[in-house]
Amino acid sequence: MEARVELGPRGRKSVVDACTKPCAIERGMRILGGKWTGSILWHLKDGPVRFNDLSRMIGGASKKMIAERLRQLEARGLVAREVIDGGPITVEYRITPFGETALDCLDALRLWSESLPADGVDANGS
Amino acid sequence: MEARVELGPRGRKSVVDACTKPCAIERGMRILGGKWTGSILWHLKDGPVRFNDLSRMIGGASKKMIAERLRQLEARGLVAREVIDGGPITVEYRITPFGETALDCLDALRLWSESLPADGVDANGS
DNA sequence: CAGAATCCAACCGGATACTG
DNA sequence: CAGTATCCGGTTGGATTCTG
Repeated sequence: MEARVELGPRGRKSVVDACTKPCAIERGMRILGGKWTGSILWHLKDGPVRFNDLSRMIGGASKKMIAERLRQLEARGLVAREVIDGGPITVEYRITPFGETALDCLDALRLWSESLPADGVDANGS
Repeated sequence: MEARVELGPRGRKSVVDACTKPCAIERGMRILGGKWTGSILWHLKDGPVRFNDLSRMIGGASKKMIAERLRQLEARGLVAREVIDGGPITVEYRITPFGETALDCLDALRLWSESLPADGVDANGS
């Protein structure tokens, strides 16, 4: 089937081919868009961090969520998990080279949201 | 109270002051992190678009979600709504200058997610 | 055309308690 | 220390129907 290019009743531009790029945004959001996902990744950028430290760094997130996002990031290859020794069990998480490729857009997001006025924007208008 | 800087039992670095920056990421995600929010904004970057066109552009999103995100974006000042005429009612949405400031990080996200392999990443490991 | 209303399912996230 | 288990509420998102 050839590409359809139709004009609307009043000659508006075609809309049919518009769904190529934004899906990418949606996909990225699916991976990085969790409430804590970005923060976790961000905290790992300077070196490996242990579970409880991460948990403390990200005050506000429960250990459950940390663990959950961590396992998701691990499954997707952005984060690596490493058990250190056998006494009081110790686990370090580190960002992978692949995970590092995501830091650019996280940084762009950070930059943007830091430029926001503190109030009125994140407050729901209702 | 002075800033506390404590060392862990094995001399690890302080963790107390770590919660300054990543909160920004979380905030940004709260605004742009909706499943369709980014796509909507992205589709508006080239000029005003009408509701149903937007709905068609973002195949996969229900009109309910489009309307909901649109109202949220409007409340936050990233998008402006304008009623055009009075026959078959017509409404155009356009991105505001403020909304445009978010395009940079959306573009970074798009760039990143386009660099991803098509499979294995968005699939859930389970 | 541009929604609002309703209903419903799935997921997300938090609190608490428990384990090796 | 590094999680897991359980429960529970809120939000998100989708389908469908209705309206002016």
